[in-house]
Amino acid sequence: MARTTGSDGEKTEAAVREAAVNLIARFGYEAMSMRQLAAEVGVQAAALYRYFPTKEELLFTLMREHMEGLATAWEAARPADADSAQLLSAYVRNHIAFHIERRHATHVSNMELRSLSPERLTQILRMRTAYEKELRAILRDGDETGAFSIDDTGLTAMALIQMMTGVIVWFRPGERLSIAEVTATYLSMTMRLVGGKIDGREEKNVHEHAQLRA
Amino acid sequence: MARTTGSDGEKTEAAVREAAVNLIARFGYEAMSMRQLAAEVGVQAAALYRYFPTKEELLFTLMREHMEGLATAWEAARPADADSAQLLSAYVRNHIAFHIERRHATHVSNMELRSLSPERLTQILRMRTAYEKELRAILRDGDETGAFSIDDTGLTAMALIQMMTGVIVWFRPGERLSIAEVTATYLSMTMRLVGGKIDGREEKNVHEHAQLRA
DNA sequence: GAATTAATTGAACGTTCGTTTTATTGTTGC
DNA sequence: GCAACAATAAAACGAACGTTCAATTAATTC
Repeated sequence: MARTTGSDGEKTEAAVREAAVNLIARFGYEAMSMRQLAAEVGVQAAALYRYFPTKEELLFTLMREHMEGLATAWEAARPADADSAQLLSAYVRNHIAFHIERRHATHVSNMELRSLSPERLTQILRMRTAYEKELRAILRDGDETGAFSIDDTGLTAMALIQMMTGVIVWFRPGERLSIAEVTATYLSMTMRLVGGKIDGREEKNVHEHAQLRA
Repeated sequence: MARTTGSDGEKTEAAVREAAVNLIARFGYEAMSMRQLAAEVGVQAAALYRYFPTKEELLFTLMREHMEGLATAWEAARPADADSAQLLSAYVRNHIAFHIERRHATHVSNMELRSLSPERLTQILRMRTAYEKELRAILRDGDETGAFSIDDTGLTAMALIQMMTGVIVWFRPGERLSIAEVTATYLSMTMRLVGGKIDGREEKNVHEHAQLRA
């Protein structure tokens, strides 16, 4: 047999991407076989090669588009005229929302970096670094203007990223906490971490302020 | 050929463990082949099966001993008579020291859980949960006695664990910061996160206090 | 120094892997 | 309705995988 009735390239490619993200997130890139992926899509393994030349290229595509999506989401979410606290707030909100929404893709992008060739690894890491650089800039600005009080902006940025991204490890939709509640608590913790102050009010008010906006 | 001069079972097994931790941390469990591991040790692949019946058993052994080591280290580091701040301080110090010292083993224990059979996965997760439970208890006690001021102890515990364990992602010995400096900053950030207070002094002093002890 | 045990080699087993090739069929444009 | 094209199936490729087995030699025991 050959072409099946109703087959459509675009639909198949989309199905491959989605199945690949789920399988890689669950079993890992090396553990997922092309035959397993094909079976999940409902197709023969050879058909996958019409859309992705190699297995690694498939992985790279998934990661690159995930990182591009993250950058795009932040560009859209970043407020134009905002003080440091508002910027940081927007960054945290966007980061948590994006990562909860794409738990599996995030897992893939974080855990399978070692399966990329050096050049592709560099490319992904460059995108990640650029994204993290935005956070460092926000923290540095806020520290210099007195909105924050930070010991080490580099370390604080890394700690914040790890803390926020860590949400996907334990968060499951529909359990004890809603996304809004989780976001509110993480905003509160973020403001504590950076020693945030607003208009001279003390820290506790910052938390309440952050929670109201979440 | 057969047995080689100077061969010693104990030494070979130790060499296998060490090589396995490094290879799995670098390439991943699935990507590491038994032949690759054997070559690293300087032995034929068949020789590995004298010490570990299967590849998965080898992985499980590495993980279990890592978790046992973590529990043992905390038992030894936990102060007998201490208030909440001191307990938390000891927990953070021990956690960071242990994980920096065993970066590769930590990477393996965190990233390769999905390669374990369900029963073995359960066993490792039980050990991890027990360890994290200690932190939650410290946070809850401190919150109830007023030493800390925490919104959600469960979330704060997870955030702290993610933040601290994340050190191994970027920390490299001999770079910008020493272990002591990193620990001091993380202690400071920890006390901020839990809203730590000592004798009614305000938060900033807690940080300085923590840094002096690091 | 012979017998026993410990440690390892080298070859082989069956399976699965990513990928390629070729043929075949559905779909589309004229 | 016929050519051109798109999308797939089916089979096969060599390589690599985890693992087993028999043979062999070093170390130990008595």
